[in-house]
Amino acid sequence: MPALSIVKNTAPEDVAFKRRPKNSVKGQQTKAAIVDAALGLATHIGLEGLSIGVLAERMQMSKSGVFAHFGSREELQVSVVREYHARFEDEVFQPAMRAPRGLPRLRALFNNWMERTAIEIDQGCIYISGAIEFEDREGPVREALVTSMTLWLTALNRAVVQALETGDLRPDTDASQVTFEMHGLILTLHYQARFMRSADAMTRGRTSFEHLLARCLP
Amino acid sequence: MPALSIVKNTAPEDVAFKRRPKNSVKGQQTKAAIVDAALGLATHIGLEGLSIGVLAERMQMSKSGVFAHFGSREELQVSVVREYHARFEDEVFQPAMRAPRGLPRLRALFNNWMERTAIEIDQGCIYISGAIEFEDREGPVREALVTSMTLWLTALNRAVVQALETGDLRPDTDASQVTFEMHGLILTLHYQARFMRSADAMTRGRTSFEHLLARCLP
DNA sequence: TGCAGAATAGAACGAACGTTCGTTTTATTA
DNA sequence: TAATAAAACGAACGTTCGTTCTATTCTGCA
Repeated sequence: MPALSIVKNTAPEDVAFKRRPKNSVKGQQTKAAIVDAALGLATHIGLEGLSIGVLAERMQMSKSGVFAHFGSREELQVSVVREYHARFEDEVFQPAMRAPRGLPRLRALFNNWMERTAIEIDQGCIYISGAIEFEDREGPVREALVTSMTLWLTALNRAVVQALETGDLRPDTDASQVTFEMHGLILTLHYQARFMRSADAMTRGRTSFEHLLARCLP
Repeated sequence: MPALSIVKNTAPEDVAFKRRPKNSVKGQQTKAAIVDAALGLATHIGLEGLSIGVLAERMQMSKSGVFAHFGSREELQVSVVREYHARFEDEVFQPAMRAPRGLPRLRALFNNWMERTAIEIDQGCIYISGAIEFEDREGPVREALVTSMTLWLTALNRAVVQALETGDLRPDTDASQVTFEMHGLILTLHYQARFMRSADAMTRGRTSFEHLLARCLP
């Protein structure tokens, strides 16, 4: 059981009695393909920019055909967030778990995160755009986003604590503060590179991390 | 001439021959009131969320009455960005210019920025939401946002360089890196406080700044 | 092979959007 | 006060949106 995983998809029948697919083999395949396309769209234009009409066009399906798989636009958005979470876990979190606890694993997490971010400079990132879109809008989409982000930051913080326990970092290190600053560095990198189109943002991000580590080394 | 100021409003007559107000006294007052209301809306729901219908309702005016002052929604959005820029300059930049060059002025800039951010934790910030909304959407709104942000970061960087020249910071300090990290700290603070609703984000932000300074002190 | 049930299509809905236009009200100035 | 220009209105346009409903096509099992 991976440390990042969130609650499984809720059964569709508890969402009142709307017309919904019954999860046949083909149905699940189609739904997965739709979510994949939706994620591709949402990274570029945001979860709120995601429209069923455009999605249907891209899927070469009818609007109602796409719609039926989710029952509401909101549920489509939640599915997209969960899909993104799963991929983030596979790409960033899991591979780093193979590195030994302590500084090596922390560095692995950071490096994987940076690689992911480098891609998202071109594509966009729904953890960032979604956070802005759902800052003060309540509901299941916001909940899914907050849950995912909390799990990731908790996992990251655990790695910092372990690096502190193994003695790789000074014992008086404030682990939460380190996690906070790592997060900040990625956010700024994204802002500077994707919005301001600054060329040296990646380098500045790596420099920030080295300064942060230098402060905490024994 | 304040260091942050951007180009004045372009004359309305150069925007083709649409029906537009001719800037009478009353016209200017109304337009200012509309922009004020629009800024209030946009901070909460973003520049893209801003709708002329809702704005007209709040102004107790007709849609077309509001519309006529701008000629397009895009020009309304640009006006909002410029208004926000002017207020940011008045609240954050200008007051800090009264502090002596070097570390005092840098600290003043940071403190004023933190105060502004504390307010925006409740209200939202169009420099942040706007950056996400116009990441890869070209046009005058994006240009206005990038211009404002560049001016602010340049002004901030100048203060860092001065602190270095006065000897308040170590001569080998990388000024751009310090500016980058100050920006990052504010972004994270905003993310953690406004989206994740974390209570100690303000404290973490101040701690980050102190660590950053400690690294650069002689 | 036929039939039930699931998957998809297609048309239609009401609401909201930015924008246009002709008209009317209000403000400015001669 | 009369003449003129600007501001504001109200209705309508063409789109797009999410959603609903009914009808059709497909698929897997008996």
